Amino acid sequence: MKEEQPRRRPGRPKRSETMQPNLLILRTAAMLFMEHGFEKVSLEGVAKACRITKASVYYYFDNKAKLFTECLLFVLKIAYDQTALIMRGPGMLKERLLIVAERHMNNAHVEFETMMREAAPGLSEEQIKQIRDGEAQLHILLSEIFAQAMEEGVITKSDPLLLSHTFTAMMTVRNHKQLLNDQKSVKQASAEIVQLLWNGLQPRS
Amino acid sequence: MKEEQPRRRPGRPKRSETMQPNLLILRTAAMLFMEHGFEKVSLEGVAKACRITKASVYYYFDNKAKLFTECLLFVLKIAYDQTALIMRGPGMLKERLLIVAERHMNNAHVEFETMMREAAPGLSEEQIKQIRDGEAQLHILLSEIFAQAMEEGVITKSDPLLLSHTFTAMMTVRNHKQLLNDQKSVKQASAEIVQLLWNGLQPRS
Amino acid sequence: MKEEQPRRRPGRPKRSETMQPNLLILRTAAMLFMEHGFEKVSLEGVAKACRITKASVYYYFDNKAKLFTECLLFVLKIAYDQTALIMRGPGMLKERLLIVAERHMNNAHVEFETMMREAAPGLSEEQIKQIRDGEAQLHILLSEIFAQAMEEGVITKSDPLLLSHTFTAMMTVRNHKQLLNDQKSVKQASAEIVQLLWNGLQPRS
Amino acid sequence: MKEEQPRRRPGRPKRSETMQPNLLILRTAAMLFMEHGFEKVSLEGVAKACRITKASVYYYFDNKAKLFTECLLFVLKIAYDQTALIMRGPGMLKERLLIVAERHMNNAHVEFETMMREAAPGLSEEQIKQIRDGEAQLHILLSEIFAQAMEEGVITKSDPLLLSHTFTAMMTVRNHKQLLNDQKSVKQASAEIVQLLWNGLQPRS
DNA sequence: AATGAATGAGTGTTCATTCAT
DNA sequence: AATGAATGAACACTCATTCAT
Repeated sequence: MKEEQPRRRPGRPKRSETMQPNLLILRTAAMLFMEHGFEKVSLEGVAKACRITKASVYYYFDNKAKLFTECLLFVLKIAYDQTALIMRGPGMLKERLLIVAERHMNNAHVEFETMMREAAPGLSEEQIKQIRDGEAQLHILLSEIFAQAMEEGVITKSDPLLLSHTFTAMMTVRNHKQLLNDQKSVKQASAEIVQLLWNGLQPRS
Repeated sequence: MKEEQPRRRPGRPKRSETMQPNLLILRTAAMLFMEHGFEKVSLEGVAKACRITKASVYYYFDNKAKLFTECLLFVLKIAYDQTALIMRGPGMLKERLLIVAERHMNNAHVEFETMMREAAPGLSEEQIKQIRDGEAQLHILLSEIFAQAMEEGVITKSDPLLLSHTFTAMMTVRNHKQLLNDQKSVKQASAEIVQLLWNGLQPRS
Repeated sequence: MKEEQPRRRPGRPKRSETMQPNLLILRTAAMLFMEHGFEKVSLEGVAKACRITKASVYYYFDNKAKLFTECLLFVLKIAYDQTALIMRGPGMLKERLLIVAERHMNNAHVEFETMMREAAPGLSEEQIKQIRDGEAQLHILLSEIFAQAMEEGVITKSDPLLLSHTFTAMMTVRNHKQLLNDQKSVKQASAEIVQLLWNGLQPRS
Repeated sequence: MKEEQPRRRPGRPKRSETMQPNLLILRTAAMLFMEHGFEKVSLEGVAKACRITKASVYYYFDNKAKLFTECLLFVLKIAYDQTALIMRGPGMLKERLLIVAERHMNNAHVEFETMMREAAPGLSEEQIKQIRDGEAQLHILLSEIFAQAMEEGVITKSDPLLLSHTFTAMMTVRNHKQLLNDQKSVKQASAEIVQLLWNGLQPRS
C-alpha cells in the first residue's frame, strides 16, 4: 500500500468504478492469488480482471513480489481482524471455534504454506519476514485464546501454539475435493471437524 | 551452478551406471514435484537434477503431464503400502497412528490438493481420475481401519472418511515452517498432534 | 547473418520510424509465407526480418496460425482487388487475361493449395473457412467474367469455375525453375501460356 | 538405393513382410513426402509407418536429405515409365493425354516445385541437380512427343517444352479441394481440362 | 542387421519487466 | 495517472542425428 488513502466506510464497496485502483488491484489480485497460487497468476491476468492494463498494475506496485506481499498482508489482516472479533467475542469456546472454522472453510483456497513455498524464491528476505510476521500474529492471537482457556480449565492443557497450527491445518480439509462437493456440505464438515477436535477419538467412559 | 561438465555426446551410453534412467527420472521428478509443485518444476530442471538432457526426459515420458501423473501415482503407491503395512500391523491404534504421522510429517511437501489444483488444467480427465483414485484408496484404507475401530469401541463413532481426511490434513502442519524447524522437532510435534486428536480439547472429568 | 546490432532496450520506441509495426509484420510475414510456406517460416525469422523480437510479433498477433491467416487474407484481398480491376477494365478478354497472368507469375510463390495443406493442421476450422472463402471469391470473380464472355460468344462454352481453376493452375508454371530463369522471361512465358489456352492445341483449319 | 537387390518380379508386392526394408522405407517415405511435403514428414513418422525404428531408417539412408532425394527419384522414375508407356503407345494424342492426366490427377499430392523449394535448403547441390534432372527427363519426354506431333501437324506449333510444363501445371487442379471433392469427379475434371487445352477458348468459326 | 538411448538445436508461446509518452 | 509498445528469459515440446551394442 503506497500511501494513506482517505479512509473509506466499512463494508464491501458497491462497484469497481468507485474504488481507488490501488485497492481494486489489491483485492482482485488477493483473490486470484488465494485461489490459484503465486505462479499461476499472471499480472496480465490481474490487470484484465481489473479491467485495466498491465502497465497500470506496475504503476501501483513495483513488481509481482511486492504485489503478492501486499496482497497476503491484506488478507492476513482481514483474517486476523475477523478471527479476533469472533474469538474475543461472547459464547462458548467451542462455538466460537465453529464459527471461525466455518468462515475459513467456506472459501477454498490454496494452502498458505504451499503458496509461500511457491512464491519464496521470488521474494526478498524482508518480504518473507513481513508475511511470516503477519501469519505469526494470527497464530499468536489464537494461541493466547487457547492459553487462557487452558488456564481457566475450559480445555485440556497442551502447547497452545501447536494447537493453533493444528486447528488451522485441519481446515485445509476444505480443499479436499473428493470429500466436500461430493458428499458433505461445508457447514456439516466444519461442524464435524470441530466436534472431532473437541471430543477426541478416545471414548469417554 | 556453473560447473562445466563436458556433456556426453549423443548415442547409447556404455552400459555401466547404477539405476535405470527410467526410475532415476521418476524418483527425482517425484521429489521435485512434491517439494515445489507442478508449475515450478521445469523439465529442464528435472533433467539437470538427473544429469541428463531435457530431450532424454522426453524419451522416457511423453510430456510433463504424463511424468507428473506417474510421479504422483508412484508416490501414492509408496504411501499406500507404507500406511497399510503400519496400520494393519500390530500395536494399539494410537501408536500406529503416531508412526504414520511421524513418517508422513518427516518429508515436508506441497499440500496434495493444492498441487492438484495447480496441475489440473494441464492434465487430461483420465490422468486426474487416476491420481484421484490413487488418493482415494489411501483414504479408503484409513477409513476402513477407523470404521473397524469404531465397531470395536476403540474410538468414538463418527464419519470415518471425514476422520481420515482430517487426520491427513492435520499432518500438513509439517509445512508450517515457523512452528517446526524453529521450535519443535518433528517427532515431538507429531506426538503432540496425535495426542491432541486422541484426547480432544474437552477436559476429562 | 551474424551482424551484431545493439538490440533496442525494452520500452516504447521514440515514435519516429516509418511504417506501423502492425503492417510491417503483416507484409513481411506474408512475403515469407508465400515464399517458403507455413512450416518453414518461424516467428523468430519473421521478427528478425522486421528487425524486432519474437515477443513483439506476439504483441500484435496472437499466434502463428492467426498471423498466417491474416497474411493470407491480406494477400488474397490484394490479389482480388488487382484482378477485379484488370478483369473488369477495358480491353479484349485475352489481353486482360494476359495482364493478370503476367502479374500473377511475376512473384513466384508456394502453390496455394500446397500451403493450405501444410498449414491446415495448425489452423482452426474457422480460420480455414475464412481463407477458403477469400480464395473462393477470387475464383467466383473470374468465373463470372468467363460466364459472361461465354454468353456473349467471346469464348467457347465450358464450366466457367473449372476454367478459372485451370487458368490459375497454369500460372504455377512460374514456380518451374528450370523453365523460367533459365530459358524464358516471365513476360514471354505468360504470353505463350495465354496464347496456348486461347488457341488450344487443335490446329485451326 | 544402397546396392543391387536381387531382382523382384514386377507388380506390387503383397505385403510388407516380404519386402526388403530398403524398398519398404523408400515406398512408404515416398508416399508420405508426396502427400505432406518435406518438412511435415519426420523420420520418426516414416519409421512408424514402416513398423520399424528410426535408427533403422538411418541404417539404410544416410540422412533425411538422402532419403528424400531417393524417394523423389523413385517417384520420378515411375512417373517417367508410366508416362512413356502411355504416350508412346497407340491411340490419338488427345486420348493419350487424357489417360496421363487422369492418372496424374488421381493421387492428389504436394506440388512438385513447392516441395523442392521447401526441401532445397536441406539438400546438397548434387542432390538438387539429380532431382532436377529426373524431373527434366519427364519434361523432355513429353516435349519430344509434342514436338513430333507438331511436325506431323497434329497440333499447332508452339514451344514444346513450355507446353509440357503447362500441361503438368494444369494438373495441379487436383489439389483444389474446393473444386474437386465437392463438385466434380476427378475423371470428369481431367476430361474437361484436356478438352479445354485441346480446343482453346477461342470459338471455332 | 537393427536398435535403444542419448543429444543439440530449434520452435511456438508466455510472462515479468521496462520505458517513452 | 495511465498506457502502448517493446524486450529477454524461460518453458514445453519436436526432430534430425549419433553411437554403443
